[in-house]
Formats: sequence, structure tokens, C-alpha cells
Amino acid sequence: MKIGDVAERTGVATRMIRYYESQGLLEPTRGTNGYRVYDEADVDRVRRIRNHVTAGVPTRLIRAVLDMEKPTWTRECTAELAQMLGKELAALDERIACLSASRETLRGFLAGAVVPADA
Amino acid sequence: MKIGDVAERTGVATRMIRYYESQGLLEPTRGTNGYRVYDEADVDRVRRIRNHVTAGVPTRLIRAVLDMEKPTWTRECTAELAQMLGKELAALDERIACLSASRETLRGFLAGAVVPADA
DNA sequence: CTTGACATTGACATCAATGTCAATGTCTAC
DNA sequence: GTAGACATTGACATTGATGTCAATGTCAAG
Repeated sequence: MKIGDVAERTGVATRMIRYYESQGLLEPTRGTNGYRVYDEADVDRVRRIRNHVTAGVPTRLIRAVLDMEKPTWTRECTAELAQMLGKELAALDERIACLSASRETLRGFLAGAVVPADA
Repeated sequence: MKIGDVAERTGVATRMIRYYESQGLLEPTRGTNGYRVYDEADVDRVRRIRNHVTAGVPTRLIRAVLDMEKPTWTRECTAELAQMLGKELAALDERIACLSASRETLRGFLAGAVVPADA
């Protein structure tokens, strides 16, 4: 699958897909012509990356999480990394809670909003 | 309460507090000397703003949500705004789901991580 | 009153995420 | 093989969120 296909299926601009690759978040193979070649898993990966980036998760952490999900992941890490991840986890929890609260506000609002006669 | 106090209590730089104000997210009163004056509610507000910004929520939406919570909110909005908010709500849900998934990955990892003998 | 801590505004710098454009190569279809 | 669609890399511009600095005013303590 070529980059354009991935872009179409994920709604993420090719520009960004290449950017994520430059950030170490994707590692597509290359065809004999030099074109990037993606598989189904990459499509999923791109969607997840997009969501995380949009959610303000730093690329370092995104990469760490994605790497962890690789079957080759050794479950090993330095104490520093563990601590850093622990902090991120706490921050993530707080963020999720905060976003959830806003979602409720928004949902409640949309449920009861008064839209004046169409302009 | 002065800006420095708010900064200290929230961990948000004074620079950012002023920035949020410039974005319409805060409206501190002013002392006779021209200093910004904040109250307890502002401290809370700043914390929430920070969380949202960190979570990638656009300031426009943050302002909308915060405004909605004001008792003076009229529950009125244009159809466009309602639609925009609906979209944002969906995006928010997706983000929350995605972050939650990552949180689980992270939590699971930290629970089973092998930290090699301290370096 | 002077000094030091803190406030103000405003300008400039940076960084990440993104858009856009250009010059060029590749592929598909006619 | 030629045209048009799509790919490549790389450069440049922009925007939002920040840091930082400068020039200046305010305030509290000695």
C-alpha cells in the first residue's frame, strides 16, 4: 500500500505521515522504486499516532507505548524510564479525567442547547 | 491574589497565565495599581485550562466549555456552533478512548516491567 | 529613601505540528 | 511515448504554545 492510500484511509495528510516517520513513529519498507510501502498494521498505527498527537501526548511517549506493544518488546527498561512513564501515566489519568468532565459539560450543553430560529 | 501566587499554586508560569488571558480564557480584575487580581476560582480555572491545553484541546473550545459553565450562560448558540461542538465532542470521545487505551498499555507495562539491576 | 522582589507590557526567539511549493522521478493508461 | 496522477526530498512559511529579555512601575522591609 502506498502513502496516498494510507492518507486516504486515515484522513492524515501524506505530509504528516512522512513527518511521523521522521519522528521515528513509523518504519515503512521501501519498494524497488523508493516508494514507501505500508501494510494494514500501519494504517492502524497511523490512526493511533494521530489520536495521541492530537491529544498532546509527546512523541517520545507515543513511541515508547507503540514499542511496548511490539511482540519483541523485552519488558525491560531503565529505572529512569519507568519513573518517567509513571509520571506520564499520572498525567494521562489527570488529562483523561479533565477531558471527561469537559465532555460531560459539552454533552449536557448539546442536549439542552437552544438554537435560535435558523439564521 | 496576585499572578505570582497563582503561578506557584498551579505550577503554571506567569507567562502562560497572561497568555491564557490574552486568549480570552481568564478575566482577572485589576487592582488600583494595575496588577492582576485573582480569586480561588481562578486558580481552579487555570488548572483546568492547563489540563485541556496539554490535552490538545483548542483554546476556542476551552473557552466555549468554560463559558458554558458560567451561571449567566444563556444556553443559546448558533447552529454552526452547535455543529462545531458536536464534532469536537466526537473528537473528544475518540481522544479519551485512545488515551485510555494507552494508559492501560502503560499501566500493564509498569506492572510487569523488568527493571534491570540498578545502573 | 533605597533596595529587592514582583508586576506590567511588549518584543523577540524557539519548538512542534503543519501547510505549501518546487524540482524531479515513477507509474498507469491511452 | 506522452500525459496525468502520484511519489520523492527539501526548503520555506505559518501558527500556537512557550521561554526569555528589556524597560519600567509598585510595594514591602529595613
